[in-house]
Amino acid sequence: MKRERLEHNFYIRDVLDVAPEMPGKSLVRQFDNGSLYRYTILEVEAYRGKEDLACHASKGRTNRTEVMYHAGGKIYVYLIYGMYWMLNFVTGEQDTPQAVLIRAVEGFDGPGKLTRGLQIDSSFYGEDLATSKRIWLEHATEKFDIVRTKRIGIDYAGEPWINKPWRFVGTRQ
DNA sequence: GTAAGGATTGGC
DNA sequence: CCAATCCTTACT
Repeated sequence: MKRERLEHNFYIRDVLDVAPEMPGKSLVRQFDNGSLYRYTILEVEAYRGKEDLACHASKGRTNRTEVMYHAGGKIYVYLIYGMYWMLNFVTGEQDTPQAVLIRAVEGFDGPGKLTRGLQIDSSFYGEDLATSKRIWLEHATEKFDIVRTKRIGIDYAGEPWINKPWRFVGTRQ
């Protein structure tokens, strides 16, 4: 079994090309105590550009959204409801603010539970997935089928954004 | 400076 | 159904 880290070229593509390829890939986390775990990604959502009213970049380029304007391959984390950190991977070329929200991995079903379980917080903001020593992605070793649905929890964005089928759920083939 | 609200979760 | 909890954003 080949374990190969995903490089920048994987992320520097349109988020709608990257996101459907995420389920099945391994999210690798090396903890401070040296232990290393691999988690298969099961569910993600795509947030695409300043026109997408569900994407935080639609509010403009701010301190919080800054990293989404960078070239793909970095981590975007933010706090929601005062208690949950959301884990996102920036995609696309520089100045195309996009990100993939990781909603579930095997063992942790839900974006808040996932970051709690993997001990991911604000210190991961801007981390480079191609060079980090504590978090990265590796190529998939199994084939997954993808089901597309609407994104969760973004009713405020209105039409047409609430109906975009930009949630990608993977199931083993 | 102040206020409103959220890419969620779990408990009633 | 609804509170928890605090950071980001938009202003009376």
